[in-house]
Amino acid sequence: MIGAQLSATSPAGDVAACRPPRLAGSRLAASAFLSREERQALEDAAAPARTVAANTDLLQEGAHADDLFIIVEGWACRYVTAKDGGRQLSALLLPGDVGNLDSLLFSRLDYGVRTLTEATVVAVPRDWILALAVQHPGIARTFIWLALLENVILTKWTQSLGRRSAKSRLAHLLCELSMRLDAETDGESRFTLPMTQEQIADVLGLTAVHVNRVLQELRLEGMVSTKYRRMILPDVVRLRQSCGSDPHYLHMEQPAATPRGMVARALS
Amino acid sequence: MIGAQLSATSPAGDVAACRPPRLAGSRLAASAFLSREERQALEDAAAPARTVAANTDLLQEGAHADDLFIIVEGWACRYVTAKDGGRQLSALLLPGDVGNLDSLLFSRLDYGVRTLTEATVVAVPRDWILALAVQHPGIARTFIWLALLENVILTKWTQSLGRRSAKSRLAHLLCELSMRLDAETDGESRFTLPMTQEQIADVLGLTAVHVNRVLQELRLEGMVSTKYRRMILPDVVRLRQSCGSDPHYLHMEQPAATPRGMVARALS
DNA sequence: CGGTTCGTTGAGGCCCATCAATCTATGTGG
DNA sequence: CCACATAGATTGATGGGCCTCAACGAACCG
Repeated sequence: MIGAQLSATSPAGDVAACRPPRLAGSRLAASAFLSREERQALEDAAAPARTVAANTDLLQEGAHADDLFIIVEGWACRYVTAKDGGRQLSALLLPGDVGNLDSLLFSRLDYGVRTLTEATVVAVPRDWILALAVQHPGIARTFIWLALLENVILTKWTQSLGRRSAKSRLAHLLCELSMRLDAETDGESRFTLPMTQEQIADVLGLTAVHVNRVLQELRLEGMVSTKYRRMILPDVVRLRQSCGSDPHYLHMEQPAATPRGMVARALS
Repeated sequence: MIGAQLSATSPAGDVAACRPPRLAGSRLAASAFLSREERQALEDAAAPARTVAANTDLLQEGAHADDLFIIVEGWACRYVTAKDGGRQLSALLLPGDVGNLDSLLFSRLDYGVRTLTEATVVAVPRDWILALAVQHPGIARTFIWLALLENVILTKWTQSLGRRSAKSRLAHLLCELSMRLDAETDGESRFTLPMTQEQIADVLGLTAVHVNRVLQELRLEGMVSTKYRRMILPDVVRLRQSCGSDPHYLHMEQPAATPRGMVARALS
């Protein structure tokens, strides 16, 4: 949204107006740590958007990646396949998310990145980003922020996988998605969940059969209603209470940038 | 170790020689991204080391922290307690690790940090680090690196918690610790594991009773032998094979710093 | 209309939790 | 030195949550 504001206020003859902002809406571009100049530098580094079919690997497991991929539209996931064929997702990537942040510093990926729906994706060369980060503190800090955010979500997932019942895990996932998608109005939440029950099972460490049964329980309790892939959570507050989900979940409010004066103080 | 080299090669009358390096051996100080100057700047920011008893909270769940805590000696953990009393650890902190990296940008912690053994700890003011990161790209990059490393470990844990059997989870944990502690010689690994079976259970998402039974199975199979808290893994290679653990696990090899020339190229 | 993917339902069984008791090691005070 | 208390490891019996295997229904599609 910040990206959108920028282009809206840019002068009519601006060069940026000639090509639509590629990172608009991405968490990267929305970072409060970026100056206008830094945001534009990132924008310039981005390659043209590309459209990818559903269920397509953007990056295979163990691949070597020279670009960071940003999901601009559609859903994707990070996954790992065990030797016995068991699969576990380690991230759900929503519009705005970076698919392979690790590639910034590690050459070999230890997961794969795959689309769940048709998606449009933007690639940004990792070396370019690294070079920009040297020049621009705000860009460096933005990537620290992104990495820490992923940390928060992964920590929540370990809680679910380690200590929660199947029903509670599913409820938690729905609450998380409701928050991340900003899908709530008047205590009700509506959003499209473009995943099969098998894929949901691979997030929750369950089988598709059991996800199905647990989902029915939630429906019977009136916590969830589904029509095709459309999810409705009639009472999100109650759902959150039932599974002990923290509404302040994901540190959605971004901390303010460090005031400039602080630098002088710390270095004195 | 790099820190140790530094003080060894510093001139006899150096100021640094007057106070022993506080961050020596920490992953922070060992970062290959730091120039000598940057490493010293971090060193200067560190408070004197403090000794803390076992089973003591460094930070309570949900606390507000203004410092980053670095575990210099001893073991600690990150944990979350559910309302029903169930506890799940989300990190094991070994000497050199940062306890609360999130505090760099998020004011409210969503976990607690607690010692497992007696430990010595160094605090570094977060605002100081943030200010240094603005001036020193190597410091900024080091923190990106630290955050991404935590990500890698958390991703591995989600695999274990979601898709592995109890025995495999335990084997994986032992392999991870063997690597992180660099405890292997001639295919055999020996290290002290200063945790109760209850604490191990809280890492693996199991009960202490079941950890006990599974540990006995591993003993019967000759994969593990224990004497008090001392672990011996007679054949780490076989243990790794039995549970499908990747020896290149933790990106122990740190990527080289970006060559300076790259900046000019990217910005041209 | 046949094929495919996905959702749903049922029967049976195993892994791990739960509850509880015993045993050992360690420490503490009289 | 022993009685006692406590923390942790160990063992057994029982039950439940979730898996496994299998079949069927529903929606979509060429």
